[in-house]
Amino acid sequence: MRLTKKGKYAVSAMLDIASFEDKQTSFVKIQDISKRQRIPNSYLEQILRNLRREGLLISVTGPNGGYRLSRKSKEITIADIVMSIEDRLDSTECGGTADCLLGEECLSHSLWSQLNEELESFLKNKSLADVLSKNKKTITKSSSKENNNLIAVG
Amino acid sequence: MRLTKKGKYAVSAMLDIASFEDKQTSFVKIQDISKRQRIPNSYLEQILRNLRREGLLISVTGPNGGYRLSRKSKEITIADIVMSIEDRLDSTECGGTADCLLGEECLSHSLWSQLNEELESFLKNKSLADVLSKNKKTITKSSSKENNNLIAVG
DNA sequence: ATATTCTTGACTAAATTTGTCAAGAAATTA
DNA sequence: TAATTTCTTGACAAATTTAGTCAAGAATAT
Repeated sequence: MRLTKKGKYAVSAMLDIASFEDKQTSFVKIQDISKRQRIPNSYLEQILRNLRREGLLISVTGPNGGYRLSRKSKEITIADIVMSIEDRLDSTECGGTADCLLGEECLSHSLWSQLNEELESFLKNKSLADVLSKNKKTITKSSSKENNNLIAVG
Repeated sequence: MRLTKKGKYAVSAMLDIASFEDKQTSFVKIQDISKRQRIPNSYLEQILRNLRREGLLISVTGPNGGYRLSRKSKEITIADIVMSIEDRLDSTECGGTADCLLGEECLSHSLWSQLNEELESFLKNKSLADVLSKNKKTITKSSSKENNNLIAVG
């Protein structure tokens, strides 16, 4: 199992974009995400490209262009994102085929399969909206209730 | 988060050794583990070395020497093993300090922290004995009940 | 036209993982 | 004591993966 910076950058970028969901009209620019989330610009290009191919983002070129979510933040899970980006989430060495050891199931196969399931269900049960709302709650608890957009958008 | 071959080899090796637990007197040899589990001999040396340093294994040199568990298989968890071997299980980039983004908590910090907890509790709740008994059940279901040592020991 | 912004593919550097190797030390047995 | 077996150690090297760059191009708005 392997969750890399790339995958985490992807999640951060998606959260950033999701935090502008209300402003339907506007698109979020790579450059801005890059600055806010401290993700190298050209690396981010590569990452957003992937997310778009997978249908999680919609993009528009030209002035005032950028990215927005293809679905509501409630309907995009962290699993959607991470599985678009990471090739090697699977914990088994055999890729699930259970022929790990000379064509037979190795001693730890079932263990890693279970781990896969746990991980997958964890990631599938968290939407972008879930993660954002959790953050918001934490922040507003100790600050003004009037500000709806405190979360790392500046 | 990162679970590598090395960590998985470690678990397989420990399961192998654990499967000889009953034979109190005998020690299991690197070479034998290497052959049975298809782990490169010299790499395995390095891994068992670590597990010994961490107090999970006891070793004896010389003829009839080898390794055995330092505690009962019931009392060694997969977490014990994996955390001995893997440096980078932590999913957060900040190492838990929550200063991921310019000294502040990043958008996804709580998400990865939670994932850490999930993973840790999963690994802590599984002992070597648990994993072995699960395998045994699966195997004996479709074969003789008399054989207590079916599990990849030959 | 010009400026803005995404798009693409190929490329590189750094880091990590996955091993290898050789010399040595400890224990057993003959 | 000598020979054999088996673990011990540290340094090294190859392969793979990750992380990131770059330049040329295409689309859109004004």
